[in-house]
Amino acid sequence: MDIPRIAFFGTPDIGVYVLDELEAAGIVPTIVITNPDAPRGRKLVLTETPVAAWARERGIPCLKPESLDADDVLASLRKSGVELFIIAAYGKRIPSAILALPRYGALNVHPSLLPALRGASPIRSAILENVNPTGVSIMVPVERMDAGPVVAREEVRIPESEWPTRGRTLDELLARRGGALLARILPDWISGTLTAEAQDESRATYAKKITKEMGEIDVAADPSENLRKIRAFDGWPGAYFFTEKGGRRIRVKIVDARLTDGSLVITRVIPEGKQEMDYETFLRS
RNA sequence: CGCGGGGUGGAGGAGAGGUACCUCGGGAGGCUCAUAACCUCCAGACCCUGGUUCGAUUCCAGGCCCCGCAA
Repeated sequence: MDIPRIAFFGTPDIGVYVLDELEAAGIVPTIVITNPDAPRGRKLVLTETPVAAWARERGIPCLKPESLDADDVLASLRKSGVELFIIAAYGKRIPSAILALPRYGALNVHPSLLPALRGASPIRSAILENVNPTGVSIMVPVERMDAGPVVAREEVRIPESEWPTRGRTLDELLARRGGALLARILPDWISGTLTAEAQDESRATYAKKITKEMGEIDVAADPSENLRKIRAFDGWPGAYFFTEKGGRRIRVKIVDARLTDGSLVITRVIPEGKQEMDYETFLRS
């Protein structure tokens, strides 16, 4: 197969994992489109996205448009002569005027078994809602979010002993599987021997948007559900509770926990203003 | 300069301008049928750079690093 000229749309680490898998298969984008640099961290330092860093390290041109509606984006893409779009966790809707550009169309890597868990956070929602097996889908983006026809699908089953998986672990696993799957089916897509199959609308489910407030948990609530929250909110927004310490109300982030004899055993925490420590140690102090 | 907390043995904490303390962990020995229990002993630490001082880990200034919020 001749590798077509590809524009890759992506933003966070998930995008980087997909890029890594594509690169390992010899598929490297001609141009990368990601979100603009944004202030991050305590000092609010202007920081590039993980995908932008990936592109910079390889000297691949990178666009960081605030909006895809701007004429210059369309012009740049046209000028780059791209023949295929690959989209993985870009974070913005791509206007159909742009999607119509490449001759081989656009393929979106979606880390769920569509039509299950459409929406913005399918991986974390799978953990939260106890959806195992989950999987990855390669689909053609359409106007409606994640409703496009599916080109390829692969189930990913997590062993019972590793479920619920930590969020970032599953992010990487599914993103890599998605990238690898895309790399495998790409030749057939290019040659036109692969057909996209419409999703069964009646079986569609939707991933709830995860908010910061959801991170606060009641440690006395259902242990299994709490464990799923702790694992699902890994990294962001983090599962936490408040407690009284030295006359102050402090926030305690739960880094990890496990289930022993049906009850939740918190193992690692980050108390506000402190470093990560054993929960046991935290209780002693 | 977005707001705030904090850097003391391996972990978590206390402390004082002059011998650095406690809990857990580690090592050795003892008690015990036995032990993660108990007793005895041992090793191991003040983030960096300046300043003040007879003397700074402690006070002051700057820096570096970590953490919660916010984004």
